[in-house]
Amino acid sequence: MNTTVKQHAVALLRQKRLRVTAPRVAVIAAILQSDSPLTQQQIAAQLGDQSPNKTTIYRTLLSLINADVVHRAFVQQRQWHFELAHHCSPIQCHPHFTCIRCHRTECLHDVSYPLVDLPKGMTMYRQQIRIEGICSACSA
Amino acid sequence: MNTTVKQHAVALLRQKRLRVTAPRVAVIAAILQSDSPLTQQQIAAQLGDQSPNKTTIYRTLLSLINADVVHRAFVQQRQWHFELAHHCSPIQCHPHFTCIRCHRTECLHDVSYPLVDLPKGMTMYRQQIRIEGICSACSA
DNA sequence: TCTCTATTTGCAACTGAGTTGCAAATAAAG
DNA sequence: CTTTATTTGCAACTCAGTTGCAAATAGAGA
Ligand SMILES: [Zn+2]
Ligand SMILES: [Zn+2]
Ligand SMILES: [Zn+2]
Ligand SMILES: [Zn+2]
Repeated sequence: MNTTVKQHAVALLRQKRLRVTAPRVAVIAAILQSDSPLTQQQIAAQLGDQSPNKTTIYRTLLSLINADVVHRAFVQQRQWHFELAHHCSPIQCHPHFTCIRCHRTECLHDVSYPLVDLPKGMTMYRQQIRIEGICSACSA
Repeated sequence: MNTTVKQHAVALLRQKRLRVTAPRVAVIAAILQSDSPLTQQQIAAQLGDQSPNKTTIYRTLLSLINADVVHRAFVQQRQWHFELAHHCSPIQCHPHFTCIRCHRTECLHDVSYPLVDLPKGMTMYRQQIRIEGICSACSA
């Protein structure tokens, strides 16, 4: 495990006044090192033998969501996907693209995506976009 | 149960060369009568005593999805929501708005929303949008 | 209308992501 | 070093959706 990433994780926890524990540092490090949203299973797999219990992973992710460090991405029906919240505005998260062949998900940080113009009376808290298709690697 | 709706359901099944059975007619009728996407539970609740077994409901919905009569709307993480597919283009489904207070979901058939401009090389099959917020009834 | 068969149904058991309760471990304040 | 509130791990649970299989049946053909 990369030392700098660990330090970054510890700093994040301190900043948010959360207790610095080994499981939390590991979970944050896994998320920091990924460029796409991860499920609990993927986090555990990445951490290997040293992975915390799945309950602990879920509870850690919940603390991080409450602290606005992490959020849940809108990717798949069955499993939650977690990623850093810092790229997104409070109401709009970047779109996610999932390839139906290789099943990989990519964050579309750089595409433009206007907010839907809601009917009168509704207030938007959050807008999420997901796209299914074939990625460039699988098109070849 | 409304006779006209039943006739409509039977006609749909005939048109798609699917066997006309009581469970299928009932499930389609429930969806035809709803203006928002329904879960298996909501379909069963609407049909009451005469509701088919939940396995049958899921299998019926699957047949209808394969026949392009119904599709799954991505509304909530936990449960599938099913609705008529006829309002949507093959690649873009209308957005869904879910109120975080009353937990009701509305279809936004009439708002406009452009397709995300995908990076070169990716091919779009389907784009879905979900919005969380406060509905007009709950804003009052 | 009757017969036959491929399709559909209902049930019970299963799967798998996520949650809960609780006792043991521990971060960090003093 | 002590103390205590917080966090962890485990096992048991929940609940949406799926699977296998025997019984029921739609509808084609006689
Ligand atoms: Zn791919
Ligand atoms: Zn993302
Ligand atoms: Zn509401
Ligand atoms: Zn809809």
